[in-house]
Amino acid sequence: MSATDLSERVRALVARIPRGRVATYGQLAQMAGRPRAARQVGQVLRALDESKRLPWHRVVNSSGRVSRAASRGGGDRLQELRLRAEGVAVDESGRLDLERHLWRPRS
DNA sequence: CCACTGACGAGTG
DNA sequence: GCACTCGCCAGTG
Repeated sequence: MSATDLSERVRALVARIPRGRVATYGQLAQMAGRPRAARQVGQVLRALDESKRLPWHRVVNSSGRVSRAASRGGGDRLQELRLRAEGVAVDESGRLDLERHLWRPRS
């Protein structure tokens, strides 16, 4: 599988995350068939074109927190605002309840 | 080829 | 929970 395949798979998966739910980088990597490519998932999201309207804000890390590394340009703040706007409680340090909001697709 | 760098994750103290 | 280390792997210089 090539890097572009991973990129396309990840974008397709992100597009399927329902409102009010979140997925983790590692989860998406696994679903894309690359269980250890969580960092690459991050690279894919980093390169997203905002005009594509993908819900990238629904992707958080495995500890249930908004990644602070997304703060380039205040991206982490934007992510928190968008999550709260769709009903996900995110505290001031970027934490949220994974048990309650994790996306659990059937397949 | 090597060194360094991450929107990460698991393990340890 | 926090700080740190280490493994991972594609991208960059």
